[in-house]
Amino acid sequence: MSEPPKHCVATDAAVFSVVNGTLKILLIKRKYDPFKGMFALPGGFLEDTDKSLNECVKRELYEETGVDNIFLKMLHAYGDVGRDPRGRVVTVAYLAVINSSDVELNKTKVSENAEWVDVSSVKALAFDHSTILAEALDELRHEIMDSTIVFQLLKKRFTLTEMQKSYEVILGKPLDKRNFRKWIKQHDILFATDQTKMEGVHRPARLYEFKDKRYKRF
Amino acid sequence: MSEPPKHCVATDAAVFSVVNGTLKILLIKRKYDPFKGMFALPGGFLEDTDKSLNECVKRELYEETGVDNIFLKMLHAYGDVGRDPRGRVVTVAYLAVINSSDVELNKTKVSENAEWVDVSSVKALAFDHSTILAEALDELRHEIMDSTIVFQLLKKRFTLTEMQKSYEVILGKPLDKRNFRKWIKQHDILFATDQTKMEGVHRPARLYEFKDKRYKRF
DNA sequence: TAAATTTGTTGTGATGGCTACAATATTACC
DNA sequence: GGTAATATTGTAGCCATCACAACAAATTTA
Repeated sequence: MSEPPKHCVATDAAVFSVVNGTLKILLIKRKYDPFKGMFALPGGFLEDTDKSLNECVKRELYEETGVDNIFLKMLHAYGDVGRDPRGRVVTVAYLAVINSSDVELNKTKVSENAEWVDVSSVKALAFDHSTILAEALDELRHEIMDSTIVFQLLKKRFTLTEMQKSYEVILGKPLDKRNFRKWIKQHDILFATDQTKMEGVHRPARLYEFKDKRYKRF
Repeated sequence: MSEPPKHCVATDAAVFSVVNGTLKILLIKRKYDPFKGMFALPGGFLEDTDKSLNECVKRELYEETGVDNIFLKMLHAYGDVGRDPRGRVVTVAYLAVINSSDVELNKTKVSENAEWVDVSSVKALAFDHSTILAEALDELRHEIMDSTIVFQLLKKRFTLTEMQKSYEVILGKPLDKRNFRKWIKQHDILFATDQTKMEGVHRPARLYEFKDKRYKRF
């Protein structure tokens, strides 16, 4: 029995947000080769000091973008030969959503020009990150219908219209107001505060909060 | 920028089958330390000759158990420090089901005493394989309701009663005959052959086949 | 102060899937 | 022809989904 071969292991994060009614993905512009100057998902190599893969992806995300303290859901591992020109790298992809106004990008020293990029205008990405992004978006569209992950996208208090808009942007299609409200209320994950929000020259909207701010599958 | 650290990468397979009306998991008895003599999921290290993680898990499964040519679905990656006493190992877990009568165990030279073990009687496993098994079983119970993965469990031709029994064993609960038949026919994945099967002193059952023998999500 | 404007909020009827439940059909055996 | 044993099939109630429209509440304006 010979020594087992060793490989580079990495994590990558597909972090989505909704900004001004459009779906954005958090990307970094690479400062070094390979793929220098191209956009890529934030991520990086597993270090010996990372006690888990989850810790690795959180650390890399923070270092490269300044985004911190979010729930990341593991998606899939990618390990084909040739996906990194430097040599074999097995990467584990994660999914998250976040309220972009909660974070300040590029506040760390080694951050690499993180940007929110319109998902619809994303061109070729470094490595196989286009594939990862496509699969992450697909998974996000399932997750949002099937878990409480959307709560990370919203502020602490929000109106049902704001919530519905997030769903519409992520799903890429309009939803019926009445059916959406019936559906979300059925899951019993929200409670109505006694406050309202004025957003123009019309009836104010009630503000809601999540009962439980933890990720939960329906 | 220093050289990225390298780690051992492995794959492990949770392969289930139904034998004599009980749910079995394919385990190997470890020949070497660590955990010598304990049961573990079949699997092993990613080699440079493996062109993908999928190729790795198939190779390891064949080498260690003789099971070949099955569909394996990736589940999750495990990379916590300390999950392997020899050093850090990141492992990618896979799920499969198989008709145990289709395979002959331990036909390869390096196979390690592979056995079908009752899931309900599995005690402590090596490494964190108990966790992986539990999560794989949970996923299997979702998969079977949501994909055509069950076809790998059945012979080429089977009766609806046989199929229902497989579902009952995996889900661990009885199902209603009429509802099961309505449900499975609704998915339009089976066709009735003109043959029947006598299994005793009573009306014979019609034999069915899958229309398409590929894995497909509903 | 009343009408217009704009968005928030809510109900109903049709449809389809899921669940619970029982009678009839078909074969071998006697 | 009667018995035993499993195969096969339908119906009614409930719940989720979907399409669809009227009323409520706030400001602006005439």
